Amino acid sequence: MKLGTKGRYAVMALVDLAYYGQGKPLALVEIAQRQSLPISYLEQLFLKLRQKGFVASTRGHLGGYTLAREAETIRISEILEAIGEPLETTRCDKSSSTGCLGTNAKCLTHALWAGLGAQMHHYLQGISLADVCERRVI
Amino acid sequence: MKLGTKGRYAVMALVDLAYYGQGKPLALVEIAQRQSLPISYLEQLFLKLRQKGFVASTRGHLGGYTLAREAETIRISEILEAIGEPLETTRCDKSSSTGCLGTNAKCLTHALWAGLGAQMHHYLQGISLADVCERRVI
DNA sequence: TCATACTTGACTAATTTAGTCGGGAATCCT
DNA sequence: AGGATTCCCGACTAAATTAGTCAAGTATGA
Ligand code: FES
Ligand code: FES
Repeated sequence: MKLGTKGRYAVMALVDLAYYGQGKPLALVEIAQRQSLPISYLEQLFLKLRQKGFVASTRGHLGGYTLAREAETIRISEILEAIGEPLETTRCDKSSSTGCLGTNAKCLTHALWAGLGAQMHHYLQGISLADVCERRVI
Repeated sequence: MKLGTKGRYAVMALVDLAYYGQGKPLALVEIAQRQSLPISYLEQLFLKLRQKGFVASTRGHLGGYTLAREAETIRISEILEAIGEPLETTRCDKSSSTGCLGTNAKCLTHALWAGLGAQMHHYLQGISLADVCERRVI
């Protein structure tokens, strides 16, 4: 049960963008250097973030990314979902609604893991990008 | 961020043991069949669970495993830790106390992930094996 | 003594993660 | 116009992790 770099990098980069990018676009290289993240990996992440409407891009010289939404309205849970870092605590096949094995009955521990997932989601939904920037975290 | 089979299997097996094993030892094969888990994998897990004092074993004919502690006192978080399914939400090097990169300062998102980890741990520590058996979960 | 069941370490296939690489397209500055 | 800069995008890959299997051994009870 560990958090992957994908999710961590995405949040770090967006926090950096919210913190240092005051209106003007920030180049990815700048963010990557400041947070010491691999640039070409970040490109992948920002592609998705743009497609989902979290950031806007301007190309060419002096281009870069800007936040497309207010930092106060962006929930951490949204970022993780957008980037493809799902909070999978159960192993049910959600599409076919079959439990973690064969039958469509839920296993003995299903409620436990579902509860854990709900807990995590609730926590991450209660925290906005702005909260992280201003260090208003627990 | 997903829960591995190791942790899920371990808890499922222990719940089964607490639920069906009334004092008498249960053979691993029986548990494995009932929960449809791979036997040889479970063996590995129960090795650790025995070494950490969660279960006791009796060998030979009619042997098997019994709970070595009361189900009310066994916290889910303990099981996960014993089995080697750590709740790693941060990526700090805990031994050298360096942050997720180079410096020994914490990154901007450290408090966020640490908070998430604390939240999860708190939830899983508040639930005992007996709670899961009797479906007293949220 | 034989079947049953735990004990243990070594080994492996498949999956996922964490990236890299290369070429392209838009934009601005001079 | 031309070049520098920056985003855009897909394909590819090395390393790590997961999720097991397998085989050989040991203790116990009927
Ligand atoms: S985790 Fe959902 S049925 Fe087992
Ligand atoms: S996660 Fe601890 S310093 Fe970045």
